Amino acid sequence: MTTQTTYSIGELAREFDITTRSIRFYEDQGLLTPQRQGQTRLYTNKDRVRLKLILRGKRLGFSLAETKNLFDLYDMENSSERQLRTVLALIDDKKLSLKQQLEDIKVLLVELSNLEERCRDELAEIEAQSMAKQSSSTQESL
Amino acid sequence: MTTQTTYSIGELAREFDITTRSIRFYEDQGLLTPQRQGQTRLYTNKDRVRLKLILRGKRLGFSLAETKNLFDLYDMENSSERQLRTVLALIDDKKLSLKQQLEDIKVLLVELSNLEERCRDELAEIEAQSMAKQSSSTQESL
DNA sequence: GGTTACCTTTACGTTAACGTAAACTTGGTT
DNA sequence: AACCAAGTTTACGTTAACGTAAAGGTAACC
Repeated sequence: MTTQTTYSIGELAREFDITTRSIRFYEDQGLLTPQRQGQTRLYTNKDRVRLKLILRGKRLGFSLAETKNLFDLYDMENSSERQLRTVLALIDDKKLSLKQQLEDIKVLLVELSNLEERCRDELAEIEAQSMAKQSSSTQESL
Repeated sequence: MTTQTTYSIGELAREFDITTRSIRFYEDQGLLTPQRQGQTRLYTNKDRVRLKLILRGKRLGFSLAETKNLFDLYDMENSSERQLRTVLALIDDKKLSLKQQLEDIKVLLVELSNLEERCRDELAEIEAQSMAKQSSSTQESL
């Protein structure tokens, strides 16, 4: 039972917290191709997934062109040997740069954790000082 | 023995394969603050590391403003309690979105590997066909 | 029948991150 | 002295990814 619902442009915009303008722009750039009900765009589940993928791409710092590229790779059916080989090369490229990104992120996460600890230490120190002050003032008041 | 060399703008540009224009632009945006030898900019090792970090940020899809933000966090010395707490909150935010990115990338890597396999399968099939043709034509010629 | 809520197309505006060109200085070389 | 390579500032141009405004169509509700 495939969920057979269909979505309006406004529904998708609300769900993903983007503007309808953006969605139409993605269509303009060839990343989406919704059907029409008269004038009105009708989005299927497949379209919705595509949109989700577009946004994931953005989170990863992909340009729309790059994402479209990946889509095109995925959609390839009629593929000659030459095409297949270039696709494989492209995939390898992407995988390499993604692995680089993965390493970059891991490093950054460690760095941020270190920074976090430094901050916590400083905070602890400040609080220790204010505690000391408070206790001394308490003493004075006694 | 800290490497005590200093770099010209051109050297750095060549090393990181960017233009001098970009480096000056990063300075304009407050991400670099090289010293001057008269008019000429002089970059220390620290500057070089910063530049490296800027480029890493770009690979991760950070805007220059975001990267500058991280720099500012790191440079904080004179920090009140309130400041420290907001910094900790910001760090947590970043860490969260980075973890999200990490997941995104892992998923994409799997998807690409799947796609790769599909391609290899198709390629194998094509080659099998061409082999078959060749052997049949060989038979004909016999 | 008028208003409201969405939808449409068209088109000009905007921001980030540089590219590119012009005009000038400066240090070293022939 | 002349010249070249590399540096400088100033400023206008460019691309991606939308924002925003104008002008209009349609379906439902009061």
